[in-house]
Amino acid sequence: MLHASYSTQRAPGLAKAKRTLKWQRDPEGMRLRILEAAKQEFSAHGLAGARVDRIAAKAGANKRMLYYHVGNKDELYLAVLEGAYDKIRSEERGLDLEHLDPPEAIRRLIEFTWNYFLRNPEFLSLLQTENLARAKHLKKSTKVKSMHSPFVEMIRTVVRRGVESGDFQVAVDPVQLYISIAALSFFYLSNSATLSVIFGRDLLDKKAKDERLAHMSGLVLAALTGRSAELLEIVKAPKSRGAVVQTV
Amino acid sequence: MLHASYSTQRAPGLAKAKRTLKWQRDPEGMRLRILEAAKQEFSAHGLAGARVDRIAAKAGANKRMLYYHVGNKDELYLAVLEGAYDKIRSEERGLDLEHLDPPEAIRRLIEFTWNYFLRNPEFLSLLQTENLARAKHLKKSTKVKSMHSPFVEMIRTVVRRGVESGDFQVAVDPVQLYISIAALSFFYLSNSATLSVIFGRDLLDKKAKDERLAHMSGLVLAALTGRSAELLEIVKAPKSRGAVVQTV
DNA sequence: ACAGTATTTATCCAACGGGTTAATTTCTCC
DNA sequence: GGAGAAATTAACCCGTTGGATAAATACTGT
Repeated sequence: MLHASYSTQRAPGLAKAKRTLKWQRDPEGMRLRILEAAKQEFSAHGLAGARVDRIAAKAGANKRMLYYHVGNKDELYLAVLEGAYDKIRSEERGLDLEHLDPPEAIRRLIEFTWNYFLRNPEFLSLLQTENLARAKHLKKSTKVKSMHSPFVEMIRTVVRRGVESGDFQVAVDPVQLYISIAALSFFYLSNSATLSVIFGRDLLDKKAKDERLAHMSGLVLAALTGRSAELLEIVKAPKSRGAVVQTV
Repeated sequence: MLHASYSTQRAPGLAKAKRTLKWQRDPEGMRLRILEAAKQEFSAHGLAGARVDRIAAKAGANKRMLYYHVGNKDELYLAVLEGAYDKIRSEERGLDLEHLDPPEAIRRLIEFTWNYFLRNPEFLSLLQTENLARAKHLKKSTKVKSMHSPFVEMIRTVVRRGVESGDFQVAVDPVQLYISIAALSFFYLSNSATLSVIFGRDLLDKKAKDERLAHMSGLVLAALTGRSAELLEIVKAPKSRGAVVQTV
């Protein structure tokens, strides 16, 4: 596949059996490189903005290869999307929330979500793109629908345990809770470009990110447990009487 | 501009002065119709997916008109974006949060934000699109940057009053707070298509929307005031001991 | 070693899309 | 009532892009 030609031994023992190959077969590797390149391209430019030729070039391949190994632009896009969901849900399964103290489990879910979004900005872009298309492609996927009920049950169990132990004062709907947790990170990061412009401050520098994580954890845990002061990232207020002030 | 021809009086008193005009002049109206059509098109298809010809058709105009009255595709897009920010910030100024009890002010801001996003789905799409472009266009705008500091100050004042009155237990950063409030509504609505698919339930039916608003208000106000049980939309739990359960 | 198949390259093309040019029509003001 | 400006229409240009076709090259089993 690589355009650079190279030498190889045709068979051991043949003295002058070296040949210059124009390309090498590697269907699996090619497919992976195509999907990776497509992920980059679709997340960077959206569905309509993505260019099939750029994907091919980035994959070190020929445009024809995309159609050969995956399919047309839409099928390629759906494959990328399914892969993205698969990856995050699979990492989430490793969180092991069942064996944590409920408040700790929620905190861990928040931190994981935040860090996952930070580490995988293409995931955010892909979801944005797909939502702009009103999930037209995702609806065709059979795989994706099934991966989410275990995840919801995991959260439901944590909430129930928290209520039973007295840590949580309310038994919120796990879907609402997860949507809220995802929302707090997702919106901040996916909209950081416009937010940084309108509020005139860089929301992605280290300090801002640390503050955001503290704010989100504080908000959710304070709401669940009813202990605002303990949970919000705080600092002694210089002039407000008795209340605490969140950093900046 | 309308393709349908019609009759008109050339001048009063001329008996047979009726003429069939092929089109009528209306520069201001044309500009408005172009911007409205462009808003629809850009929000429905994104920047790259939007079609200049479709915008023209929807505006009852000719493609050439867009360039004549507004500019090229990018300038058209920026004009739409600026108009969108202008509209929401202008409506927010009418909220009059200064004269409300602090918890009531926050609740009102949450409800306004939620309802505004519900009433103006194109606003959400436009922001998503612009963020996918990393705010490339918005950065060129001088108008937009200035409209936001009064808004932040408005929230800052509410928070300060809430802390001083003892209603709020923490003085959160107003920017963080607003981002969180916007996030809870924005993500739910802008991602409702994919979320509905993966969680297998319609997040936009009436019941779901009511529950969402209750959840968001409860979450934020509980965190600020520390009174979870009072503020979350609740229902007596059938089997959990003493705790309250959010509907569904 | 070689026939048959899998994989990759090299071109081609028709449709599309943003933008431009030039001609046409309406309006305004004297 | 007519000249010049403003607004609008109609037709065209040309690079881009997704997709297709055909030929070339590498690998596999026998």
